[in-house]
Amino acid sequence: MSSNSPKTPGPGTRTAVWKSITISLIDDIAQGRYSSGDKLPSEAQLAARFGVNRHTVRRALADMAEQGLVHARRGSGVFVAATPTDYPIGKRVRFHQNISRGGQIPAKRILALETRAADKTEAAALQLEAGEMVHVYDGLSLADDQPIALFQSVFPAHLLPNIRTELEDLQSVTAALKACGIADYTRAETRITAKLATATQALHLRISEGAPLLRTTGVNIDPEGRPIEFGRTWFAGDRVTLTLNGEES
Amino acid sequence: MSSNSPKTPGPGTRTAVWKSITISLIDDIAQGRYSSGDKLPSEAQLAARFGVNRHTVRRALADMAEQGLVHARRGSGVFVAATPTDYPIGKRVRFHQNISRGGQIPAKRILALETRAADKTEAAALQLEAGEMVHVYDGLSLADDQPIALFQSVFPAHLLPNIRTELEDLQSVTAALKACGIADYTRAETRITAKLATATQALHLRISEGAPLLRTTGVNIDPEGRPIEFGRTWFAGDRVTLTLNGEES
DNA sequence: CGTTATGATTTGTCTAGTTGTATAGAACAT
DNA sequence: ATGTTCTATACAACTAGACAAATCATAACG
Repeated sequence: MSSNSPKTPGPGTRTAVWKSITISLIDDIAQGRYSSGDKLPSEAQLAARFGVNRHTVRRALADMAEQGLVHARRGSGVFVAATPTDYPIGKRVRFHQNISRGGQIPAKRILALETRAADKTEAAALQLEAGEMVHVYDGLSLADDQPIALFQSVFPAHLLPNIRTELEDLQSVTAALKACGIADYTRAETRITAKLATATQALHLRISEGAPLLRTTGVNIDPEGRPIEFGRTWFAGDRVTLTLNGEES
Repeated sequence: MSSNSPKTPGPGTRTAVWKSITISLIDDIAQGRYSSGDKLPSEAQLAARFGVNRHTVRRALADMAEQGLVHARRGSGVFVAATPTDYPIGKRVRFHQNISRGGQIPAKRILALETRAADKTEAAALQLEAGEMVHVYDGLSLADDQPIALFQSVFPAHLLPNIRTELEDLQSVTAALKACGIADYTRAETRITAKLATATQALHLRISEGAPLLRTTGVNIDPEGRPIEFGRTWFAGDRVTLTLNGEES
């Protein structure tokens, strides 16, 4: 609306149309009209609602995306972005505990579940012979329905022959290991690196390609010291902060 | 048929999603995850794994079929026809750095040494009043003549009045603190995030702008629990892996 | 044992909707 | 004049859903 005073002491130009659309949409989000994870109306619909061209709406949405408020997915829509979360790492890494401690609702989605021969990296980490079979669990971790991280868990098949069915039912590594007789496990070592998101990683995590990722790799061992899981996780870097407490919990 | 469209992605467009899926699948075949004659997972399963619509997977498979790597049989599946011959192996030397103790790395070059009022973040971390004076040490650490990390250490001036001269002489935070009467200190908490390199950071670290960085922030406390250092470090994600082994408490 | 019917799974094709990119031009302010 | 803002149009890339056609697994039946 240009009912604003035409002459402001500032830059001289009236507030741009796209800027007022940005403000209006941010206000809608703040009012709860669209909440985290929701899909906004399509650009065409928004253009009709504000009585402007689609490109003007796009200018506003681009501004909001730069602020990290929304994220667009081609062919699908524009979605309200998630809020950042802290994620503690240490000797005991338990996804459900970590997320629910912060008051968020954890969930996991299975992306792939297969059994195959271990590659060189996996064999070395799990202390296997080359070519031994492993169960591989690719998945996506969510907090409050927002994607937090991609992960891949590799289990030695000869130690945990039927963990695939357990994982399928329980969707939890801790619970599945328990069902297979591993009551407790600890993380031997964690390695952390920074990577850039590939196109498909970006799609899963609802970020843009080239955004920074936090990649952690680690091996979990049972009380007797045998490696039972080789895990790799890719966290959305601008949505997650890993916290490392000095004291062990 | 849209036969062969040798269209190169324009300067503004990123890599197409289907193309990265192609690369990923070829990679899987090259690594022996799927070998010649095997049946690939169904299009629906692949779509779920890559977080993408089935049509996008089909575009990738069509590309691979055109290259003669796979062939599809309606009602049956997609089968691997041949294995790619040339496969690039990424080789890179990595510098391993343990973060569980103190978070200090051997410092090599001083970039700046100054005394000024603490900003809001620093004051909060060091439990200072707003505007209290701090000593700030900006530096660059190297290994084998390769820049590894940028770091900034902030010390409360009233607790460590003459640490600047010590730092200048010793170039080591641990040694300088010892010279100031702090025999031992521990890290209270470490926070880790992934960021993209700014132009100046890239220049110092000899990487390209937008390369992935590993940012750690932490506070060190003396035996009495008083915060004595607030440190921030930016590691070059391409060259560094942070390790956290379970032995440390 | 062999054949057939049935249903589920998988690839092939089609239509429609949504965001991303490129180009061109009109209105307007400095 | 010149640059910015907004409009207008067209196409590319990806999603979503539906349906057809080929194949496979299995049960039923002779």
